[in-house]
Amino acid sequence: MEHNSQNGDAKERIIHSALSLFAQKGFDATRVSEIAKKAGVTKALIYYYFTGKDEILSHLIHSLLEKAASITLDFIHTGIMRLVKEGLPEVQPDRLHFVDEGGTKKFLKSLHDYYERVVDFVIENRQILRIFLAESLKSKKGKNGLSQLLDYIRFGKDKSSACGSDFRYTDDMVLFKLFFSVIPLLTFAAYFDDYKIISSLPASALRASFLQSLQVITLSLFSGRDILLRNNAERGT
Amino acid sequence: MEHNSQNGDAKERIIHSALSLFAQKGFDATRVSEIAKKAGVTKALIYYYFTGKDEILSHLIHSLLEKAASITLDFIHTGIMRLVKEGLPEVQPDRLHFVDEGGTKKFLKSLHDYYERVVDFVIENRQILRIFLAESLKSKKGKNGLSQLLDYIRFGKDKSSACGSDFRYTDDMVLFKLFFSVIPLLTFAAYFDDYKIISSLPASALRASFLQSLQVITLSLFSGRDILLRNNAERGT
Amino acid sequence: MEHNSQNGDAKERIIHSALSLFAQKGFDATRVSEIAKKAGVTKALIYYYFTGKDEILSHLIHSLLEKAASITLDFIHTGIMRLVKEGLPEVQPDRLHFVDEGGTKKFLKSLHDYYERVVDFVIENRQILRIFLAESLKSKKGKNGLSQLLDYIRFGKDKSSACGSDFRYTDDMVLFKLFFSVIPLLTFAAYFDDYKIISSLPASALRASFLQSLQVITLSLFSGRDILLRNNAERGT
Amino acid sequence: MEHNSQNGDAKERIIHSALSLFAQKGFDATRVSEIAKKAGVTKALIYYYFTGKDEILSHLIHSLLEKAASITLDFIHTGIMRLVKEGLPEVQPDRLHFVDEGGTKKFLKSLHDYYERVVDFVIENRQILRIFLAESLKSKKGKNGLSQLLDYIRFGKDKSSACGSDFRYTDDMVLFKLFFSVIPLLTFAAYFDDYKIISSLPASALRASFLQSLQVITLSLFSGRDILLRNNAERGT
DNA sequence: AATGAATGAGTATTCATTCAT
DNA sequence: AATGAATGAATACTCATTCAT
Repeated sequence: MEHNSQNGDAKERIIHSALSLFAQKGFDATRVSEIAKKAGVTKALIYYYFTGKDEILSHLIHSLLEKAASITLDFIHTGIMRLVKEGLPEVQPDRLHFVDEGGTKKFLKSLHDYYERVVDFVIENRQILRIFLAESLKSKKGKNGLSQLLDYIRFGKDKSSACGSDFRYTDDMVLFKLFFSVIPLLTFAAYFDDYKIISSLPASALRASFLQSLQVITLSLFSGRDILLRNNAERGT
Repeated sequence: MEHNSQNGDAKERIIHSALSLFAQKGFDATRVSEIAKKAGVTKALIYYYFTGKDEILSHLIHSLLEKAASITLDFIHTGIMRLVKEGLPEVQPDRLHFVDEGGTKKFLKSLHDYYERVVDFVIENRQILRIFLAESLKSKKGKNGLSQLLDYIRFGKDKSSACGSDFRYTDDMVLFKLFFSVIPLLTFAAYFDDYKIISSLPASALRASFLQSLQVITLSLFSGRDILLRNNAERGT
Repeated sequence: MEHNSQNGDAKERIIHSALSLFAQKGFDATRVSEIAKKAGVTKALIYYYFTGKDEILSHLIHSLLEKAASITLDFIHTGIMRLVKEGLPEVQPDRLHFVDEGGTKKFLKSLHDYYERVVDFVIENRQILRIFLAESLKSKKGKNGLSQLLDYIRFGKDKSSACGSDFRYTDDMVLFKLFFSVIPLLTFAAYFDDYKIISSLPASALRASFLQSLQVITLSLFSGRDILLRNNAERGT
Repeated sequence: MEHNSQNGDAKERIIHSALSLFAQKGFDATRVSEIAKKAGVTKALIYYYFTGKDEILSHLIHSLLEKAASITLDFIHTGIMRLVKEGLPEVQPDRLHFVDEGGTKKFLKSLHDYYERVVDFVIENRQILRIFLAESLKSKKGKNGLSQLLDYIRFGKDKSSACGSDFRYTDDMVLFKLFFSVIPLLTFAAYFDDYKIISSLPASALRASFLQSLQVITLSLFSGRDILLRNNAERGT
């Protein structure tokens, strides 16, 4: 009943209503009629703009992935590539080697900026992410969310963006990044509101705390002035 | 149609069928009739044993928690305590300090054994975990899965075991453990089958790779002979 | 999608699209949106030209009847009458009697020409006829197609043309003409395209074959030089 | 609302209700809820017994065809085959030749009995036939009613019933039988009730009149003591 | 312990139709 | 003449659940 009424055009209202309902009760449990009511439109109009409930979800996820891609690409270009061109890190088969302390610092700064942007992005889009995660847990045949995530990890979705160097992550590294960077990031966003309530901490504190954790993880990949691209921790220590 | 037929009694077959279907398609999307068909029983019999679909889910989650009790998820408490009693690590306000190399080694060995047990446990129970995760993403009012997880982290399962020492994790540390240990662990299990297919790696390789990643994370908390209980990475580096 | 596009004005395109769709899938099963798509116009335009789907159907049936007027379906009246006036067949209460062979021949020739015209007419208008037949099978209250057909048989289209002679077909004869001449004719047209495909025969062969069958039927009413107007086959043989 | 209520089991009531509604208003225009109401059951029960509205129709038509097949087969075996075995008609490539008047009489008697049974059958099943005809006019892709009819004509559905002699109808003869025997028969039944009202004749009179017309058609295939299996009327007379 | 029959309350989706522009 | 947006009223179909046996 929260008619944003004549506020914004109908299609937008449908999308936003669907988003918040999906995130709140889950995709399956959300009724088309609820979306309609919340958007202040008739059910029929929903079917005028979308072929069905599924298509609303696709639309939501699609536009999320597009936004995400642009952030990542931006970092790769303005962050890493710029530094590489300046010759600061040497690209070696299994690592980036920084010739001096300054390079390391600069890189870490750039990385931290990127992390901040990413964390802000996922917090902002936590609703869709929650849906995305929930849906990825339902293994319908074919591409489920997981494989989309992996595509992202192995060079940001757009394969044509083969940014100069052509190193490939090892299987170990992919798994590490998936379960100890990407998934934490997504679940952090997905559970953000719940966690805030349970922990009684303010949003800003959560954000800072999570960012710091990300730093720890990043530093764990550092070895002196090298940043490992392969996971070399001696196995079975 | 995979009637395990007269193999095992009906109730068990119902539970197993529900388990695998919930894990596969999600709770909402699983039809009681599907469970019945897969279990080789009639729908009515399901209602003879359970009050409804919800009760099957409760039963599943319940049995997960019971199984969890069989493994010491609160190793940190019991494992560490044992060592502490032996006087190996000194408990300091913000860290465990190992007096010698031997202590460190012993501790790490002990930790690694624990990790192996935990990873095997979650892999074994990956189906229920998948359901658990999926359901925790639906914020129905009241206790969702997340707060249960936090309880585990903060106190170990058994609250009464607040034995002896009274250190409390910092908020930072709780968040870190949740999003960079527990969640990775659970999602690793939940996505295990999917990931195996997508990555084309054998189960054993995934297991080893994940265990190694856990080690990396653990080591990142080490600082010489100390294991930090608070996340001290200089903020805002 | 077969936009005849700017080819012909919109109204015509709507009519033609509706015609072919009604004939193909039936009136009920044809969606206004399908007509619009096929005609290359918007749904709204259809409502600009017609008050609704029903009116398109009325228009179609109406135009069938108008076309029918262009051919002398009441040949029996006009054709025969002409010959009668020439004194060729003697009109007797229950039959036409031909005084000589020449009259018979002339009559048969005339009849065959008529049949050809009629068959060509129905083939040409097979789509509307198909719709007409299909609709006549739905017994909505009131005049359905059947009574219109009977009117044709009994009086020729134009009731006022009850010219001169006043013979009336017997009930037997009306039934015979309906089910063994008119209906075969209409169904032949209605099923023409289907039958062509199923039988793998060319259109011309079907036409010839059907015309020949009509001849057989006609001859069956002949008895020497008489053409029976009543069905005299000794009953209950 | 005509609950035959506890009269007969539910499935039968559903079938009968559907039958009469389909025949009355057409398949498309009949609502599942109407069937349910008329049968005195809930909609859901209809879906318990049938997969959908379509399946009810299939069931109806299927059982009609089965009944029809048994009548035809019966005639072929007890009627024709018996006479052939008695040697009465000689089977020739393009005709049956009767050696004497007695044979002809006997055959005609047998044929007339068959016609009576068939006509009674179609009148009795006029409702389903009406549906069948109406549906056959909608050319959905694949087997429509027409091809089923043709299969019947070319040796009664069951091809394995290759009753001794192996003559094949000519294309002309098939077309003739379809449009001047089978279709008249079916439409006669389909329009029976309407026609009775319009013509104001009693059912018995219609039946007799139609039977007589069938006789006329049959006789038109006779040529002295031969019954033609091919249509030999000299073309283009 | 087990089931076939039965149902109430949805639920997504459709579609002819309208209307402001 | 033409249309994109919008809708009310259906409608086929679903599904968790019940119950008599």
